[in-house]
Amino acid sequence: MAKQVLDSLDRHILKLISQDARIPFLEVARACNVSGAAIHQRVAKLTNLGIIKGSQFVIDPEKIGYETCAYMGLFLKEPEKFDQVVEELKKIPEVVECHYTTGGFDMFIKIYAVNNHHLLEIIHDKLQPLGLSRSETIISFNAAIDRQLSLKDIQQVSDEEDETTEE
Amino acid sequence: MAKQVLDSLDRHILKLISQDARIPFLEVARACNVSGAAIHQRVAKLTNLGIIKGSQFVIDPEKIGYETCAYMGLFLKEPEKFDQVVEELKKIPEVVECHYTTGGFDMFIKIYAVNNHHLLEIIHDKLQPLGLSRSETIISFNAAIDRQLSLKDIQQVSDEEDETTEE
DNA sequence: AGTGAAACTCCCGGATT
DNA sequence: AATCCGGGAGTTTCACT
Repeated sequence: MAKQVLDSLDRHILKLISQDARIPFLEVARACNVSGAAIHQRVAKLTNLGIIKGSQFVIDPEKIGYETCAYMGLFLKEPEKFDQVVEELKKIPEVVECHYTTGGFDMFIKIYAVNNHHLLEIIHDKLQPLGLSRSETIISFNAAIDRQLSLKDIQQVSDEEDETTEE
Repeated sequence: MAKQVLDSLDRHILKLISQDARIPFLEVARACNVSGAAIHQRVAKLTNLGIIKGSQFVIDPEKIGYETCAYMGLFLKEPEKFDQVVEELKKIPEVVECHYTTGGFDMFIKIYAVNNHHLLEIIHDKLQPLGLSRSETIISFNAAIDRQLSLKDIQQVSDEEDETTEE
């Protein structure tokens, strides 16, 4: 079980590419004082380890007509069917998050909808049929912050340049 | 104001690049039956319109040692200082979302922390000093879904051109 | 693991329709 | 707006360290 797989080069690379997926690897290489091939190898390694889950252009939901963002706590009639419900939720494109949480809810989800009316439609037509007994909805008027976990302060774990001895 | 800024080519492009930011634009071009330069122009347009907010490699927080994810509803002693508090929250790298919502909370945030102990530390050392009167915390044991809003699938970018007459 | 060079592919500007 | 084009730049593989 690898615990500390990231060395400072990994972190530097992640920092750069997590902010701009289109940055040329050669530019990353120059910033890190290594060769382009090294970056290529590291990114491949990080991807294989699952640390990098992929890359994406980030789209502003509001700008493409999704003006309502909501969080919902759901209560299931049959809580033991959690996994099945998750599978159904995956098929609903408007559902972007689903968590198993503390706090009493059976599940906690995040949804984007065109407007409040559309949100109601989703709840009524797509969520209710999954077997909800009750739900609580929190609507976001405004996302003042919405970003990825930043790697700024992540080097705390090990200052020493460590060999990553796994396997 | 522009209502329908996106034509089917835009949607097709967004669909592809929102799933893989590293895909060569030429490959997108081939998939859309247009030239590479056309993709280049469209992406520039979508970026200028703010529809594309940027690009990023997606990092799995858990894999880099952030094993606790939590949502918190915050109540401020001085709710009118919302904007100031937001500015302070932006400085805390572990805070990845902040919303102004219905539901009684003054604000609703999402946080990543290394573990529960680290979360408590953040709450006590960084959040409390912002002037919290009370808070409610929901901890996620498991993110069963975590993705971007996906665009509806596009029908063939065909001969039919729908005019996007704006400006 | 990282390097450097080679072969391949892509990016992106300008001119054109 | 989209197309073609071309020089400059980036990507990726591989033998070597």
